[in-house]
Amino acid sequence: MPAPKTQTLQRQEQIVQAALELINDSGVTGLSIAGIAQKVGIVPSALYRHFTSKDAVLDAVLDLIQQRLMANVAHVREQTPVPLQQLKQLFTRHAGLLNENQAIPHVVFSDAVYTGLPDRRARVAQIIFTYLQEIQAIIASGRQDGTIRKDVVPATAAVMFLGLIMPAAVLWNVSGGNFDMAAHEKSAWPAYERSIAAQNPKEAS
Amino acid sequence: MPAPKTQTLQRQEQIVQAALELINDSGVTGLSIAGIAQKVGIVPSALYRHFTSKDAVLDAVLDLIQQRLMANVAHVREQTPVPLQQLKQLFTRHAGLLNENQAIPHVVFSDAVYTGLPDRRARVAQIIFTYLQEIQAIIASGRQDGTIRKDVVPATAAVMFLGLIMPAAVLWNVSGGNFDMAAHEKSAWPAYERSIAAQNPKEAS
DNA sequence: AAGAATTGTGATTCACAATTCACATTATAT
DNA sequence: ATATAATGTGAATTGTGAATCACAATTCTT
Repeated sequence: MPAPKTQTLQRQEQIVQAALELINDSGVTGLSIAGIAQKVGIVPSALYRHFTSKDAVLDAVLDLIQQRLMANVAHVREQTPVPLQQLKQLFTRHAGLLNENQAIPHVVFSDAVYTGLPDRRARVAQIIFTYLQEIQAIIASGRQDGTIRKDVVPATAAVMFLGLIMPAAVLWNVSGGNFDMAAHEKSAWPAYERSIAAQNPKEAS
Repeated sequence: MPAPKTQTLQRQEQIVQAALELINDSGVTGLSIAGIAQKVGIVPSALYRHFTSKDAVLDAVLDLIQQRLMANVAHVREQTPVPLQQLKQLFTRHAGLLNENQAIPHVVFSDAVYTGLPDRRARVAQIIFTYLQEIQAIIASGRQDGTIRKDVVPATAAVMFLGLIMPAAVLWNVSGGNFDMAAHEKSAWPAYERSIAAQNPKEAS
């Protein structure tokens, strides 16, 4: 029996979601038109009614990823005006996001990014750098209000912020979940804070 | 004209080297039997005289990578007995290694790691964790001799050490070399050192 | 130098996945 | 209600890349 007809807009959402899940499970390599179609409940050829190509699907996945990254930044900005607090919350949220969506590291690190259209690499770069700039902005504003040391280089500190999570995510990934992410979070944040905060309230060694 | 006969041992080295270069250029996806064969100067089917499968080639590449990582650790241990110095040198060397061999991040992040034999994931995990343990050991010894703060958790600090370089390497990769790695190195190390060193000789804010 | 082992070659097979297309069915517009 | 657009379907096409095999050329052993 044929799948019920559904508007392209909804189908596109379903397809992107299915693609994301597929990548979560088996990486970009595991992303196939047939796989997506099956998850959505249509036949492979039907997919071409809603996307012109597999590449177009991947691009849409990139859109979704960027959206989620930015949503986290916006969220912590609403939560608190204190830069260090924003960073700490973003740290937790970012770790959670990568944890639930391993597709994100998979896509970012995928060499489909490099092999595919030359634009794609630039696209991924733009996503990361934009995210990085937001972090940088938070750090800069902390420097302004004196809660972050003046000798901290925002660009460097922002990259290090990513470095707080990225290797942990990789370890979690590669070990099949056999890595204590919670412990790392608990212990890494104070260390990072110590390296950028202007002064620790009564906690000299 | 046929390629000159060459002993399997040498051919294996050539093949692994060619595979590494191929991955450097176009990721694990770009790794093909045909591609390797062409680089080596033999015909695709000839490759099967020296490796049983493409997977076997990938495994050999993993061997090579592990070897190079460990060589760096051994090297800095010979250079100086001071843990913080060892870390600093390893930092530079590790960054250089990833820079010259983008194959390393490519392979580690590749979903060929996840898609392939189930062993492979474990294999990669073992490589990274072993490397991590060496770093951890250096940090622990610094804690012993008092040059590194007692409240530093070696495991966490080791992961953060990786985080000093991993995101930078990704940025370098994704931006097509348009990221100032040297500047990052120069600025990131002091920040890291500040977060783990026992005391900075006369440099309070 | 004869025979065995090693290495190289080209043709071929096999599986797999993206894409296209002619046709069927359902929704939408007038 | 009827024409037109939108969506779904199965079959067929195409490309790709790994792996196998029978045979040729070379090297090694004795």
